[in-house]
Amino acid sequence: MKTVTEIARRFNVSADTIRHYTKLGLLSPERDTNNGYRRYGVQQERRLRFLLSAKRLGFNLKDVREILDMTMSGDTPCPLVRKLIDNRLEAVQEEMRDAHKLMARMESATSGWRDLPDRAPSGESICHLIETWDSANSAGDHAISSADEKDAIEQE
Amino acid sequence: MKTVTEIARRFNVSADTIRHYTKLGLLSPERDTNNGYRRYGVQQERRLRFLLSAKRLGFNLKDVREILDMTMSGDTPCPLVRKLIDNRLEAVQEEMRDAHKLMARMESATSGWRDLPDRAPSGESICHLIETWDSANSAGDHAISSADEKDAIEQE
DNA sequence: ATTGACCTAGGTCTTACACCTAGGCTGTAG
DNA sequence: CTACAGCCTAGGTGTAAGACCTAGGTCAAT
Repeated sequence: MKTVTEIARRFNVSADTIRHYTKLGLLSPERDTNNGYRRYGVQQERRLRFLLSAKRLGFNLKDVREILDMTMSGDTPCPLVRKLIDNRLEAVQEEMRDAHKLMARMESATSGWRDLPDRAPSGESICHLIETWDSANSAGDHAISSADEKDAIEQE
Repeated sequence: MKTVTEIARRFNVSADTIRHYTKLGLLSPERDTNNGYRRYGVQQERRLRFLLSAKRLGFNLKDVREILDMTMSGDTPCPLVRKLIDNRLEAVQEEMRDAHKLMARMESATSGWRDLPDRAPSGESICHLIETWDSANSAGDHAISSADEKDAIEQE
């Protein structure tokens, strides 16, 4: 039966993390009747080990809770697990695609900036590097149609 | 002079986003003296355009605020911008590496699971898929040394 | 006068914890 | 016996970038 800090150290996470999981109901330690300390036994260690493995596989705490709930009600969580990981995988793939596009934008910007001087701001310009990249690169973005743009100019 | 919804539509963001940026001080609209409505002029449109471009380059709102602050005090923000984007680029690259590793784990898990049956939980096991992957794949992880493990077994 | 579309300020919710406060417990060394 | 280190508790705040909701005021057209 371990205290918070003991189980935390064993699994190489912070005591706050353990308290957090406990507060969420993902761990249910017993309590020391003398002083109210949380006491984690083998069952709880198993749960924690499971939880951390699931996290390493991309499940979030809500997923873990669902899985744990199914298990507690005696059903097999495996179909759920297969479904969840497929969803997570797609999400991660999309994140990767987005991150990849972002990197491409960042790299094209910085390489284009290498030859540009630093310039002081003016009433017209906040940072010419970014604004130059903007008009060069995402021209017509911001969902501004040319018709809208004309309206805007007329307005002022 | 546009209202919140008008400028939001033009830039294809939500009115809440505009209010959010305004609350953070990244936009400073005038106010309609009759009803207190926010009124965004050309300067503010420029700021917003800049802000959205910066976001597309991976800057976060705190970065944007720093850049804007420098510009407002008349200094050139360009060196800051170059530094910030380098930092962001490194961060994004690390995220990509992490996401890549995660994907590899997920794919190895799912492919290994294809031939495994679903199994009902037991007192020993929560989800055998995840636990099988765990002991196969991250054996000795959780920072558990075998000595610790022995202690743990002795304890109960 | 009503209706629909807009506006305001302020609050809560999301993720997965980290950090802090104020106070109580425990074991050991002097 | 006491001081001290190191542990524990509950509860609160902060993080990023908004989304969503509430309760109530405004505006234009019908």
